[in-house]
Amino acid sequence: MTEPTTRSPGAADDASASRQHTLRERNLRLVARAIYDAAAAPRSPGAVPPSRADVATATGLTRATVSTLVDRLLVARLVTELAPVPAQRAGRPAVPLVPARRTVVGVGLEVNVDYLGVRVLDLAGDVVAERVGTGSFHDSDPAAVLARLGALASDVVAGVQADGMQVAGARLALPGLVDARTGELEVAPNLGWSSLDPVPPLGLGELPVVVANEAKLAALAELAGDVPPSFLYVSGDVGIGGGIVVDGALFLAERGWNGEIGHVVVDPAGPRCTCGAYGCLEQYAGKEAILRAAGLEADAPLDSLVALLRDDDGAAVEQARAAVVRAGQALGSALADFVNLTGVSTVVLGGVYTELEDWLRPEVEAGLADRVLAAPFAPVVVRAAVAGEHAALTGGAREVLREVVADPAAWG
Amino acid sequence: MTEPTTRSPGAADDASASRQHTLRERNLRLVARAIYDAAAAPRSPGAVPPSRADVATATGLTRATVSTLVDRLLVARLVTELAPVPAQRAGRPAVPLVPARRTVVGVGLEVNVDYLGVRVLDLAGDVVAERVGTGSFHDSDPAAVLARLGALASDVVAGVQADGMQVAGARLALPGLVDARTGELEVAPNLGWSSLDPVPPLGLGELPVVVANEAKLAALAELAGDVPPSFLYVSGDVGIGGGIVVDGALFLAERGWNGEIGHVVVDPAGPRCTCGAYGCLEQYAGKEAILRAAGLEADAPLDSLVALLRDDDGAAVEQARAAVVRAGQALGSALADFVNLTGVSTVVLGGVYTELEDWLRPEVEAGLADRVLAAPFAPVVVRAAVAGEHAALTGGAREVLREVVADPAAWG
DNA sequence: CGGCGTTTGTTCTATGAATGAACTATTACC
DNA sequence: GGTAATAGTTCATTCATAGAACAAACGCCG
Repeated sequence: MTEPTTRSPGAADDASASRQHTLRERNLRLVARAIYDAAAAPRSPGAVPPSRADVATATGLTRATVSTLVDRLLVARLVTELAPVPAQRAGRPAVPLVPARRTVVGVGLEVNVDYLGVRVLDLAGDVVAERVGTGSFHDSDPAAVLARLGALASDVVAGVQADGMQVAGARLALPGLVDARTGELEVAPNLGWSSLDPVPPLGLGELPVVVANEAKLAALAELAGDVPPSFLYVSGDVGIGGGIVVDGALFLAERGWNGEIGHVVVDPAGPRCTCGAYGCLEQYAGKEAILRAAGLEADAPLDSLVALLRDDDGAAVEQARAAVVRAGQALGSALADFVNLTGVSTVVLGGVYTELEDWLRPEVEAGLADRVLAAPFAPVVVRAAVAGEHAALTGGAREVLREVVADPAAWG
Repeated sequence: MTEPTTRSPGAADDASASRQHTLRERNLRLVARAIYDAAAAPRSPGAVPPSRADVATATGLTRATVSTLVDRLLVARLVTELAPVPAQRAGRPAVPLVPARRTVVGVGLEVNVDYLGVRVLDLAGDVVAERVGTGSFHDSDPAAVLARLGALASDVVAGVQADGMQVAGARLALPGLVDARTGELEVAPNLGWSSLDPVPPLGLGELPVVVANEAKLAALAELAGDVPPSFLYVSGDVGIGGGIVVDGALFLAERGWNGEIGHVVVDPAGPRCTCGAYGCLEQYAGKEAILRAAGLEADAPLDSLVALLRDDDGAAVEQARAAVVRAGQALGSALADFVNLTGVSTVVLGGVYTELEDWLRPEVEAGLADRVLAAPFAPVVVRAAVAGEHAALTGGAREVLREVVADPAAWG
C-alpha cells in the first residue's frame, strides 16, 4: 500500500538518493502535469490542447526532451494525441496532447448510512461506469455489507476491463475515523462499525484498495470544479465531517484525523451530544437536529424540509426557517473557529448543506465576518459544493488517478 | 525574498525542470541533512558523528559521490571535519563530520510589548551573540522602535562579522498578523501598529530580513528540543497566539493566518472581547484576564501570580487558583477544538502558560480527553515549552539556518 | 615488528539523461 | 513554386552518478 489518499506535507522533499532515473521521473511528472493542468483549466473557446512544443516552453525543458517523455506517456496510455488542427498561421501544425480516455481508470467505492456504490472514472474525468445501491446500514454487519459492495465492484471492474481499460486502484470512502497511514477504520458511529480493516471483506483480490474518510474524499471531488487551491470542506449529514485541502491536496497531519468540526463547541450550556460533551455543533447543525428543530421527523427526507422552506407562509414555515437560521448561526460560529485555526479562507458547504445553501449562507457569512480575525484583510468566501451526489465516489476515483499522473514512471 | 519562514506544503514538489545540477542540489541537501540530523539526534554516550562512509550508507549514495558533496559543504563552511577518532576496530579511522561552528550564522529579531531583542545562532545551535532591551511598546511609534532594534542588530551583526562569520539572514518576530507571503504586517493590536512593512525602518541594508508572527517562530524553537515532528504550539500572553508545526515545518496555508486560538468560542454568553465577539478564549485565558480574575492588577508581573499559587493557604490563594483553573478549563475547551480540527495530537504550552503548567495541565488534559474525538485512539499529549525566554528569537535564527541547510547549493 | 585483513576515502571509466544545434516535416503567405 | 515559420526528430556534447580499482591508515597476530 502506497501513500494513502494524498501526499503528506513532508513527503515531497523525499529523503532518498537522486540518480539519473530520478531526473526522468521528475520531468515525466512535470510533463504529465502540464498536459493535465491544461486540460483541467477553464478552456477559453478558441483554446487548443498543448503540443509538445507548448509543453516545452511551459516546463522549460527542450523540445527534444519533451518528445521522448511524451512518447513514454503515450505508450503508458496516459496521454493521447489528437488530430493536428490546421493552425491559422504558418508552420507545421501542432499535435494536441490530451489526457487519454478509457485507457486507465480509477475506482471510487463508498459505504454510507443509506447507500453504497461504485463509480469508475477515466483520466479525462469522465464517468465510465457506476452502480449505486440503497439500503439501511445503521448498525449493520460490516462483513455482509462490504461483501455486497465488493460484489458490485468486481462486477463493474470486470466490465471495464473487458473493454480494455486498466484499473489503477480504488478508494473506499467510509463515514468514520480512518487512519490515514494504515487504512484501518477505528470507528464509524453511524454504521456501528469499529476496529476493522475493511479491505479483505471486499474480496477484490489484486486490486489495491485504500480506505479514507468520506468527507475528505468528497472534498477532493471539488477540485474538479473551479475552486481555489486551498479550502475547507464541510459535509453536513447526521454527523458533520470536514476536510482540509491545501494547495490541491488533502492536509493529513499525523493520522489524518482532522476536520472534526461536528464536535466544536458552540455553547457549553447547550444540549448533550452523543460524544458526551455539551453544545457540540452537531446538536445544532446536524441533519437530524435541524429536522427535529424544524418540526419534522429526524429521518424525514431532506426534500420535505426544503419544500417547507420554499413555501410562502405559515407557522410550520416559520419554524423550519428558524431552525435553519439557528443551524446557520451555529455553523458560522464553528466555521469561524475552523478558519481562525487553519487560516484557510474559503469554505465549501457539502452534504445536506449544499441544498440548504440559500438559507444557511447569510447566517454563516455573518458569523464568519464577526469572528474571523483576518476577515478584514482576507474576506472568507462561502460557497456550495458542486460535485453532485455521492461526491466521495468521484473524489476517490479522482484521487487514484491523481496518484498515477503524479508518478507516471511508476505506472508506465 | 524567498519562501518566507517555511516551505509551503506544495513547494517541495517543485514545478521546474530537472537538470543535472538538480541532482547535485538534491543530493547535497540529502547529505547535509544526514549530517545535521545525526548531530541533532539525542546522542547516546558512545555515539560519534557520521563519517563520509556512514553518510553514504544512510543516504544510499556511493562513497565517491558523498565525498565530492561533502567537499562542497566543507568549502561552503557548512560542515567541519573533526579529528579522526581511533576506532576500536580494524580499518582506517573515520573522519567525523559535524555542523560547522562560528562560520555561518542566523539572526533572530523581535519586537514585543515589553521588550525587543537580537539573538545570533550558529549552525551548531549555539548562541553566538545576544542583546535584549526592555521598554513599553504599547501604542508605540513603529519607525522609532524598529530603528532602535535595527541599531542594536547592526551592532551585533558587525561584531560577529568582525569575528569572520557570515550572516545568512534574519527573521523579525512580531506579535501580530503577518502575511507569510509578502512579509507585511497587517495589524499588531498590542503594539498599536498596522499596515506597514517593518523591514525598511530597521535600516539593515543588504541583510535579508523576513517578517513572521512571534508565536510561529517560537513554535519552531521547540524543534531544538525533543518534540514530535508535529505539534500545536500555544503562546499565552496578553493575546494568545498559536503555531501549527507539521513534520518539522510550520503549516502556513494561504497567508499563514492560522492558529488564532485566542478568539475561539468558549462560551457565547461570555464577556465581550476586544475583537467584538463574545466569550473568546482570550477573555478567560489571556494573561490580563487571568491576573484580574486572580485579584491582581492586569499589568502585574507573572511571578506575583506564581508566588500566590505556590502559597499554602488563604483566600487570595484560593482566588488565584480558581482563576487558573478556569483558564485551564477554557484552554482545554479551545484546544480540543484545535486538535479536532487539525488532527495534531501534541500540544506545547508556551508563553506564560509554561510557568503555569503545573496548575493548568490537569484542567487542559481533562478538557481534551472529554472533547477530542480521536482521543481514545491517539491520546493528546500536553507538555510545557522548553525553548526558554524569548523563544521567537531562537526560532527565527534557527529558521534562517534551516533554510541554508535545506538548500546548501544556493548558499555555497 | 612486519605482513594481512579491514575500513575509509579517492581516482577513474562507464552510463544515462538532458542540452543545443542541425535537420526534416508541414503549413501559410506572397 | 519559393520563402518564412513552426513542430518534431536526430545526434554529438555535457555532467552527475555508479561501480570498480586503488591508496591510506588502522588492528591483529604470528
